Amino acid sequence: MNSDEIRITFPDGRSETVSRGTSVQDVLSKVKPSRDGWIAAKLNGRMVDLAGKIEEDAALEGIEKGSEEATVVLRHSAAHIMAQAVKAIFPEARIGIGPAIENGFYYDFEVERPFTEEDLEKIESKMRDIISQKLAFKRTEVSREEAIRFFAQSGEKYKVELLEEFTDPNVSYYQQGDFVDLCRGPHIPHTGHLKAFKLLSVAGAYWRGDEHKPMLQRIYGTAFFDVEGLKKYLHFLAEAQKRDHRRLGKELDLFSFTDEVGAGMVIYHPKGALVRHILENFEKREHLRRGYQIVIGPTLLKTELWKRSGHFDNYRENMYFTEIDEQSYGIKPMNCLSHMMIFKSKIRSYRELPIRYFELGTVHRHEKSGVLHGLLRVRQFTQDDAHILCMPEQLNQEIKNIIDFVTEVMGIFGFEYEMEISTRPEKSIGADEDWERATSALMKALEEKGLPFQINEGDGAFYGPKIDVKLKDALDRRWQCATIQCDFTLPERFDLTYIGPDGAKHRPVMVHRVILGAMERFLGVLIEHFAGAFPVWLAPVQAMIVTVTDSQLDFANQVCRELQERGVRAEVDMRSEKLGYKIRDAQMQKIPYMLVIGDKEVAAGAIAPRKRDGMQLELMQPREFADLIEKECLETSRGRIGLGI
RNA sequence: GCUGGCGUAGCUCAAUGGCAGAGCAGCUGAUUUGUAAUCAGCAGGUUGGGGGUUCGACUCCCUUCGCCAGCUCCA
Repeated sequence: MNSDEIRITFPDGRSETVSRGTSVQDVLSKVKPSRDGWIAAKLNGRMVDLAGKIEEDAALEGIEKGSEEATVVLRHSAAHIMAQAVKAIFPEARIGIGPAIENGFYYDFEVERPFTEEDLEKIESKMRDIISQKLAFKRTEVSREEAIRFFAQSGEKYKVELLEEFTDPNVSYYQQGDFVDLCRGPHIPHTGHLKAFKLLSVAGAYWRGDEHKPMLQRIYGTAFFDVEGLKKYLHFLAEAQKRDHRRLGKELDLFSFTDEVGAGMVIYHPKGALVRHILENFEKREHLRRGYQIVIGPTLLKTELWKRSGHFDNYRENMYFTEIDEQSYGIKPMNCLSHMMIFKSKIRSYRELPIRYFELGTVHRHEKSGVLHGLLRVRQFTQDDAHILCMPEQLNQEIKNIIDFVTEVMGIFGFEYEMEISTRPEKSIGADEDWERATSALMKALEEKGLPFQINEGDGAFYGPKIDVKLKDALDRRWQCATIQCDFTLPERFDLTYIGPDGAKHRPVMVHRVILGAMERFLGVLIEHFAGAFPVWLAPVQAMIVTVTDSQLDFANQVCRELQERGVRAEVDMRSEKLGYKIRDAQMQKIPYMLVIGDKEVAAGAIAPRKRDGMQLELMQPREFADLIEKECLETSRGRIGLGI
């Protein structure tokens, strides 16, 4: 091998010798033909353009059109193309940043007036124009100083600000047509690769996510290599809209909000309240089975106490305060204080530990008005909250127990989930070594359970680090529900102690944790997950009795009473409508079973069940139907709940 | 909280400065019907609240409450 040759190694272990300075494109197309075509590549693990030259021995992996990584590259390029279009139409616009994100891309601009729907159409059409020109993305490396000069000269102050914080002496920029953007790359070879895209929305976004910095206008869009992919994604969005719990909550008459009551305050209608009761009863049983003790604390606690806990200093802006007999009280945003008071109410022995207090605790938090969102973000909500007080050496086992608890419960509802560990935030209390101890306790528990997790730096609670569990719903969106938080601080502040085997006082460790999180949020996620079609054990109405004519109503009522007696949640549709009409109605209410009664059924003293998926069951006695429902409830709730709530 | 958009009958939506409307739901009557919508009639409104401009405001302006998208923040 002479000095002008270099060796390229491929992921399958093969290798090739090529001359120094050969482009990525040439190497790839020569030795590894791709079915769909190459978009970019990874050179020694680093993403590069196809046009890049290879100067030394390297490992090379092609990124093929259609792969996830190629789509990220495409979307990033789409953001550049959009920015080019915006600059062409609004030359005075200043560009911020424009990355690819999950499902699409965005780009931020500083403009005189916000973009309108019509602007988006104009921008889209300009983008199509740019795409048809098949402009190459050209990469240029320059010194940082030169880049600063260049962007300062073209008035791109946001790019200059970014550059000034860079530490690398060299940076790269990309140019397609007359548009130049500071960018690491890589990009698609030319604009013609963008076959399918759509601009979706405009919204304000703070520069660099900082609410003290100016607000730019952000345009969101999505992009695909083919029209099929775009269509599928738009269909997915439409599907998500149909499952929106706010829409279903109204349609299924589960809950409502009204400005007369106030923002972020849920009003549960009978059916929604029933579902919540089922969930809560389920939870009480699950907690008792696992050695938790159910407790109830007050809603108002003296402000003095919130000062001692640190909530007043660290959480005040989220709390509501009131005054009683010239005494200041805070409405609880968390349940931990009264749980600690219960612990403190007498001398505790190490033999009692771990103590696990569970409360379906209703809390109030003053969330900023702009963040409220249906059931998923409210100002009054009920947590399935527990505080575990244990000896330090019991901590690991307790955390593992909670992880098992979460795993089991999520399995029952059919959720998949991801775990994250959040570390110490800026605004927090406690000693560094305690934070470290708690954080490693959480990590160790997850590792021992063999569960993968991500680290979320600086995202912990003010009193301790936490494990967050993000649920994935049927549409693959993430929702934070369960959380497990370690706390060495509050036991200290409240001087919680137990008497150890040595007869001396010791400090317990506290774990704050929720399983479903907030009943409100969990219900919202459940509604979207099941698209409103709850499994039988959770359905507020399990069976709607529908008669062919009014003459079977007496028998229908008799059947209904018999089923209710057994604990089946049954109702009779008394309206003198045609059978098809009543079936349709029950169907749209997503009621699991419709029990049809005509003359035939009356004669046989039976009912003809129809499932909501349209499946017709054999004629059966009401008693047999109750058995069937009971069996189905037990099966779908993994033996937890049969008939009744 | 911030930026932008929005608020009309129970629900979904019309009416761009000149008589507030439709479909569905509701009620009444007729129909008595076999697995996703029977027909007819009736009723339904301080156009989110308050203030202003105007001969005249659902429509324009101010203010307030609420909703939506996103940002920031979070169970």
